[in-house]
Amino acid sequence: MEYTVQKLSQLAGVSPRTLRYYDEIGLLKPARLNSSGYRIYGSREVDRLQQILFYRELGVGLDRIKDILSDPDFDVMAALKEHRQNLLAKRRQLDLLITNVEKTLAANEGRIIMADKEKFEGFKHRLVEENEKKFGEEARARYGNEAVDASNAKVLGMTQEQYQEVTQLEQKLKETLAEAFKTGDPSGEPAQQAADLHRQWLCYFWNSYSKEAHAGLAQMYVDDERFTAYYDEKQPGTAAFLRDAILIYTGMNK
Amino acid sequence: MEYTVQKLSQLAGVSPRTLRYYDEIGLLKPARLNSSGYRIYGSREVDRLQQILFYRELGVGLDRIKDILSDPDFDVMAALKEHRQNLLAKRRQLDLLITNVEKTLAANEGRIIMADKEKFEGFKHRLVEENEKKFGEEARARYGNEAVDASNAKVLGMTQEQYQEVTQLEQKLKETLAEAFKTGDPSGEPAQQAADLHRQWLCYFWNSYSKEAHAGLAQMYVDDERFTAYYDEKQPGTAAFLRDAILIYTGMNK
DNA sequence: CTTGACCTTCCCGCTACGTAAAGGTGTAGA
DNA sequence: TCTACACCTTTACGTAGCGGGAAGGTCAAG
Repeated sequence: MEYTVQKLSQLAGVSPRTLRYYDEIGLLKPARLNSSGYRIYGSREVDRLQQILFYRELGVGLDRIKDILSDPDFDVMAALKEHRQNLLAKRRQLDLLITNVEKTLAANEGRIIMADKEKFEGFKHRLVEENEKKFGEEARARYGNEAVDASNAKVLGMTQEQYQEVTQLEQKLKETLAEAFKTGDPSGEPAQQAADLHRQWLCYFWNSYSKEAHAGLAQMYVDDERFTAYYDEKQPGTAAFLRDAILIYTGMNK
Repeated sequence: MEYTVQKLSQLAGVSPRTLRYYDEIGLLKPARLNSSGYRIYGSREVDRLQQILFYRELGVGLDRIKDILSDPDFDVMAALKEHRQNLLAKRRQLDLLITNVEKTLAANEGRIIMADKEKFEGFKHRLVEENEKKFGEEARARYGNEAVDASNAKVLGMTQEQYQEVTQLEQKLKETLAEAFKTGDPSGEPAQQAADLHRQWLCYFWNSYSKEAHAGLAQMYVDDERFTAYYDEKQPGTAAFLRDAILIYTGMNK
């Protein structure tokens, strides 16, 4: 396979100017020049360009890239693995920035008042950190980073009032659930009320509610011992009971 | 509460040169100059600098920042939302790169052979953008960005073999499903086999499989007329039948 | 009164290209 | 065969967001 500048540039998604520049600085020389002086690239150059773009994407300077690629001891596999780690790290960094923007959006929508915001900062920080510690890793694995970050952003964006509301709701849910558990009937009135409270509580953390996700979370309350421990604290079996109630509530039990 | 360039630069963690530059371009003027022409900054300037650094951290250009902070009619919310979109786009790009790196790792281990074209798939904004135009908006609204992006990435990362496999699987699913539909029993052997084929098919597009998500998708096949139309093409009611089969298959029917 | 740490403006340099300008080349259709 | 047009070439200047240095003025301490 032989490529001219334009062809290769289209293949790789860079500009012809970039390829000429890389030639100029000696980063990527064409395989040969044809009789008219056109740059002709071969498959070896394609591979090299790919490597270059990998590192460029990471923000490595072109000079450094040249060094890295010219090193005879260069371990491609190790470099790729390291590269992957860097990409993942960058992704996490990006997620942080996104959370930051979400938070600012919340502040600008007036959901937070600046004065309150400062007083409240410690609380929220702690809340998010706790959240991370408790559920972060697994929740990220389960729902993906987006959902977790969106949730964190929502918590950070809460006003003091909202924070009180959500803690009150949590309290009320616990009480209602304990009462419902005594009846032993997940389809009964108290249990369904608890499920509805749980939905309300959830809407403080999730940007979009769906029956499927609600039911999925309920299942996780039983599968994940940390959640189970939380709900079963006073009365073992409560987590499973809540799950059953939610499955009925969401209609996901048919 | 008055600062010289050095003091303020230390406070904010930027260089004095940066502050002079910001003065030069009219982004951050000192409160006043003292008798010797030294720049003196006050608390208002400190606040403004913090704002500036915040936007800069997000990668906003200094010109844009100037607009944001000085123009009273500037739509801060719109700018932030746009910025958020950019960040999300950037993350999507990253996801593609990660997929590409993983694939390259596989290629180097000899598990697959990559064509020249494939080597650049992580960098190919345009291809993905085309996809976006066709299906993006609605699917994003329905499943969320992450799912769509991951799916795009996976499709882009497919080898020709894999692509053939997935189309064969799709064909087989259709056949099995048609046969199962005749039995009328979603819990029967053929229907459950169809549900399993559907799961296999799904795994070509999703990075993680969960029963909940599978069940959720099945429900959507009935709720969304475009999907319903696809499955009901030859035999109306097939989409609903598939949903029932999947609900049983995933155990989400209890 | 000196020393040294500040401050000032002016200006050139850097990265990784974008964007003409001025001119040569390759090929498809009239 | 001529012409249009898309490609190629080199040269060269412009860009953002400063870094760094030169040349010179200022301020507080010893």
